[in-house]
Amino acid sequence: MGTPQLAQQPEPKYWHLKTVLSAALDSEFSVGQALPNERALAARFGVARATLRQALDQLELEGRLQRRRGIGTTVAPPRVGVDVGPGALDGPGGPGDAWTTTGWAREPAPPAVAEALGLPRREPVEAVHRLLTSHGLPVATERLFVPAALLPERPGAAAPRPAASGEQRGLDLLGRLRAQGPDGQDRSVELGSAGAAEARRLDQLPGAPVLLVTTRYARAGRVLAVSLATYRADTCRLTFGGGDAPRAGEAAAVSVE
Amino acid sequence: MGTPQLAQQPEPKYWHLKTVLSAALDSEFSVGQALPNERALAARFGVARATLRQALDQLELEGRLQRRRGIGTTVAPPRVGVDVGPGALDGPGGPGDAWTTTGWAREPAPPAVAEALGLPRREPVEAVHRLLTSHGLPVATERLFVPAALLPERPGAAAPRPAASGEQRGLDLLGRLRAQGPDGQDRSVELGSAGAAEARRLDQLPGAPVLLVTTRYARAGRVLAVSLATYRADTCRLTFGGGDAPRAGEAAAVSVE
DNA sequence: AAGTGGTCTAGACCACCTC
DNA sequence: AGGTGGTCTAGACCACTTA
Repeated sequence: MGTPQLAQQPEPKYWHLKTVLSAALDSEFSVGQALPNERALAARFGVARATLRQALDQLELEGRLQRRRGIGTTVAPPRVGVDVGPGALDGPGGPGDAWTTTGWAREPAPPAVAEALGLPRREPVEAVHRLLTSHGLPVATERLFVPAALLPERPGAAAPRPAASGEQRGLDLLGRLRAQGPDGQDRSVELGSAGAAEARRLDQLPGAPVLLVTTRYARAGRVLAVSLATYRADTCRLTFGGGDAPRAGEAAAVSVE
Repeated sequence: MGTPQLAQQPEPKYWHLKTVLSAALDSEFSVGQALPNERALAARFGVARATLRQALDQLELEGRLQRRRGIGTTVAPPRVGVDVGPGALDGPGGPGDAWTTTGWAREPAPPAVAEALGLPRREPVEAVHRLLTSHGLPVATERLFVPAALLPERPGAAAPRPAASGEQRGLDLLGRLRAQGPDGQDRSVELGSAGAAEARRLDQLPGAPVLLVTTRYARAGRVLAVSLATYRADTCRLTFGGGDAPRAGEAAAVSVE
């Protein structure tokens, strides 16, 4: 008799569950539709609730589901493409777009930022806070670290009065940075998790997965500002170079196989 | 008497644990050092193992820890910066770099790829498989969908014989694509989870978080090829535009606060 | 054989939302 | 009040590695 099939190690239950649910989402559910609650689903599949949740966690990570406490689980819409091309300094007063300046603060620079700017670590520095919304929902927050000392005041513009709001101060700094006309940008993207403050601003739970985009604005080899942007990983797809980048299609591409 | 402090809802245990562990990693551990095992840690902090694991899961997601079954948990080195700039077609025979062509196959195009290439969905198409390693470890896999029909054979080069290996066929297709000199690229990045095949090639477990990079190569408005690349999210930081993009520093930037 | 992390269970309670 | 997802427990067994 031939060599018997190598005893295939059993697929984890949650993995199989995920596959089954994924197929069901494609064929039997439409965007926005609610799934049965977790206890019902677990019972239907004959597994513990924790095991079912492991499968749902994966599907949520892939952007296929949306879960809200007290509400339920629904089928998520396709991820929204967000351009992080060369125009990232856009905003009210700038060309383009939907970034909103929400405030201003002097706060200690994170180590990487301090290093890039050539400052002592944890040196207090001006930070402009911005929020990006898409279709009315928040998708990203940004802290733009921009040392005022590096930016001359704009001759034509009135400096904000001491009593000016954070928004006004932020807009002033942003304008001064734009006036410098940065000529170089470095960007990097990595996976992170939302802190308490970011989670609140992005309307999600602390610890939720986010895409961390670090951008360095330079002019003539001198780093003028560093931006730390936090994009919701569940709802966002970052696009570079052109607004019509391809969509990584339904299940097939998001869960790579 | 004044309004009493609003009863602060208790921080989840796993969240507090994560904070404590994170601080300990910074101050008392060095890269590569092993942590106590999960049962010991759970006992030390007086929580159930599942709760401890929730904290470790987060730290692993942020690239601070590395866990290997049967081995233990160690402090992860800083993420490696991987350039995904305009030179992504590099590889043996091309300028630059470390992509290795591992094979070739005719496989059905994922929906998004078929659409971008203007083909019927699930149409079989040539796919070149490549692997990117850094310091000897695999960090990314790629499937480059490149319909042979769109690419003329190179006059000077010998076409691979029918019996040629997958590698040879892949290299031939890659050469023909390079010879076309694509002049446009669209890229997008999103979060995904590794399928069984990718996980095997990347030496991680199925379901591990990955960064999905979709690139469209075009010439004169015509899409010639589409690449689906899968980067390990735990060990990689994607960099764009210049090889010396800033590092999102230690804890502070990866776990945004 | 012994030790590690990965999976799974059957409960419990909590925070949040709607009715 | 009743429903939802989020947290937590105290176990058990499994897969993998090393010795």
